[in-house]
Amino acid sequence: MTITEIQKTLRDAVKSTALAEFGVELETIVAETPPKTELGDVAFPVAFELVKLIKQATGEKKNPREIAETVKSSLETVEFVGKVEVAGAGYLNVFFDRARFLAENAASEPLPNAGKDGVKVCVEHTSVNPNKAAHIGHVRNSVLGDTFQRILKATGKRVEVQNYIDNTGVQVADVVVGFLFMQQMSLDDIKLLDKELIAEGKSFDYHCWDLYTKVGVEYQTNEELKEKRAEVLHLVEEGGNPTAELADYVATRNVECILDTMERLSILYNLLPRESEILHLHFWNKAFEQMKQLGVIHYESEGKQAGCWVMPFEEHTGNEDNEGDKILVRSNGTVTYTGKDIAYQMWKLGILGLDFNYKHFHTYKNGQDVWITTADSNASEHPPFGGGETIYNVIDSRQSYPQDIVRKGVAAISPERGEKASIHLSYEMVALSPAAAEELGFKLSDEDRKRPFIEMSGRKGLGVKADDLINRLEANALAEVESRHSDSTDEVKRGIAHQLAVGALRYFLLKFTRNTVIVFDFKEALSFEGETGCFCQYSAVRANSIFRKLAEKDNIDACRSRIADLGGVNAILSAETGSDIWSMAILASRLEETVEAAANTNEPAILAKYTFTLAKAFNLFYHNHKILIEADDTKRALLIVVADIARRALTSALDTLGIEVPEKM
RNA sequence: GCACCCGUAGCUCAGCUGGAUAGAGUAUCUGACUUCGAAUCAGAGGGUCGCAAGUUCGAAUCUUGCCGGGUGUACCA
Repeated sequence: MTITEIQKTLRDAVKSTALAEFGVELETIVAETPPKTELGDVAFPVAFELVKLIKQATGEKKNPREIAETVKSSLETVEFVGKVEVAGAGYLNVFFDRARFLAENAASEPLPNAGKDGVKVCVEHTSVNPNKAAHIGHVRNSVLGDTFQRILKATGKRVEVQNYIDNTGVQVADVVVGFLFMQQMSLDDIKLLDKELIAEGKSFDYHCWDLYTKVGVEYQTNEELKEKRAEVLHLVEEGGNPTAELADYVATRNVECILDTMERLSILYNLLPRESEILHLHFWNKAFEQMKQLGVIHYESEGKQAGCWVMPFEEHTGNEDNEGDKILVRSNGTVTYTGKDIAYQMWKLGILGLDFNYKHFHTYKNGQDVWITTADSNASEHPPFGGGETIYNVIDSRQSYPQDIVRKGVAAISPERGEKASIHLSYEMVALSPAAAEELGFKLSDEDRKRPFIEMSGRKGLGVKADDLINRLEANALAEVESRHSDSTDEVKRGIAHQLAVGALRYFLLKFTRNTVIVFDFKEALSFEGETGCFCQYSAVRANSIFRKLAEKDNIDACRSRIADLGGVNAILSAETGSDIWSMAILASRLEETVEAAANTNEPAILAKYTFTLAKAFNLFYHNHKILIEADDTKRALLIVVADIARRALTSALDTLGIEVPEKM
């Protein structure tokens, strides 16, 4: 029995006792982890709740300690329970039969549901406009999304990861305007430039980053150029013309660059759905028909929104300038972004009644394939895409309003699936401290300097580019590795430095909860000490090094059978240092419930914090117990088994965060 | 105006559906490498949980009001 199973049994026992003894029906039973192991392994503050309910039902005011005593006896008979104590004002503290629990769980998988072929869900993340390089804000999105899909897989879900490509939007059009009208380049010129950049070791997305900024500056004074933008956008949306072909090349090259950046961080995708196909395969028309038939939207014949198709949005009241209702089709007949997004969301849910065509886009180093949508109907064999039970959209919180409309829109079309099928996994932005912005060479006004943070802006070219930061992290890590393992080959050292850089960056972005604005600080982001990914990796590396040095007689199977001596193990656990051995084991056994909690609350930070706590606990355990030289055979076996439980939990936890454990560091 | 988010140690942040003495990291100071790896560990100081009411056995957590900061509220995406 795992902890989760024991807890469930205990909850059931509490519930039935409450009903049998006091005639009270408890809806939810709070089980908590006591602050110290001396106070037990699971605690139920249920007696206070019962006092209240009994008073409501009978008017009789009972003593909480008395009630706790009654419930206590029913919990003592549950399997794996050693003893139950009533503490404080009426807490029920349950102590496991610790030796038996360890013997039973010595070889248990930390994440027993991982890899199961459960229900299918979709996670959309990254979705960077393909007109420039990704910056640290985009990376927060990608790391959150990628970690969350790993968490879902760890709970047994089947997950499809999508990265939406807005290849026909204004941002791509802006860069195309730059190439065509500022740099006077044809598609062939751009292809040539691309080759030159590669030869110089520069990347296309960096070139576009700078060009996009220049276009933005030029727009401020050059009205003529601004007019070109609408022209280009129209051609790009329409397709089948030289401008669209050029835009497609630019967008695709940026997608390739961004995918390379993300692969450096162990972030992979299954599918790249593109806006161009949503347009050309007429997804909107299909969604539009359904929405009209169901009366979800209506045509506005008068007022400010005359000539538009709108969706009512009651929660939003509007203001003097705008109506509360959301326009989906403009008076000129074109569809807004939100309209297209509703059609896309319907496809994700499998309720649109249309599908994309697909072609193979790229095979990753690990052999995984990523597909891209196409309008070309000469479809090849492809895996099924879309049709998830739950759809998670990782999008920053500034887009909460349009996401609300999408969720309510699809729920109105499909009430049986409802709003709960669409989850906006929102998160706050990554901003720059005024100091960090100036460090990047941006001139700030006095007013800006007083602000708590400066928002990054792709348009202004203000941001920390992802590849730059990864490069700096790798260089710093390499210097550290050099100083410790100068005898290793360059390839090995670079490999370790890479793993450490990924660990540092991913952990840095995950330790904040989603609704905390990250004010980017170079010193903190580049740190390898304290609460960092590197700290967790180091702990796992040390654990592994113990197992490399195990004597043959102490192999893990031998140790596991040796701790079947429950009396001997109980004696050790009851001795002075016994409770921290147990603390280590019980903490490491809580990975599964932590992953469940992270999945249920859509909050990867819970797992990040747990991983750090686990690593810290292992460092302490490592420091306090000399495992290999312990003289007592049973105690040595116990220490080895507990260290093994801890290192496997730590490795699984890190893996779920997308962080690898190096061989050495 | 309206909606949402934030305010907890000098700084950066955790604190789960209300529960035991409010915790980490960092910075500062002090100790620990002849040891299974010191990218580590131990100890010290540091708190009117923005303010004020309310709900109750119990509030950092829930409710209301206020103060301060942020983000939305497009026929942009």
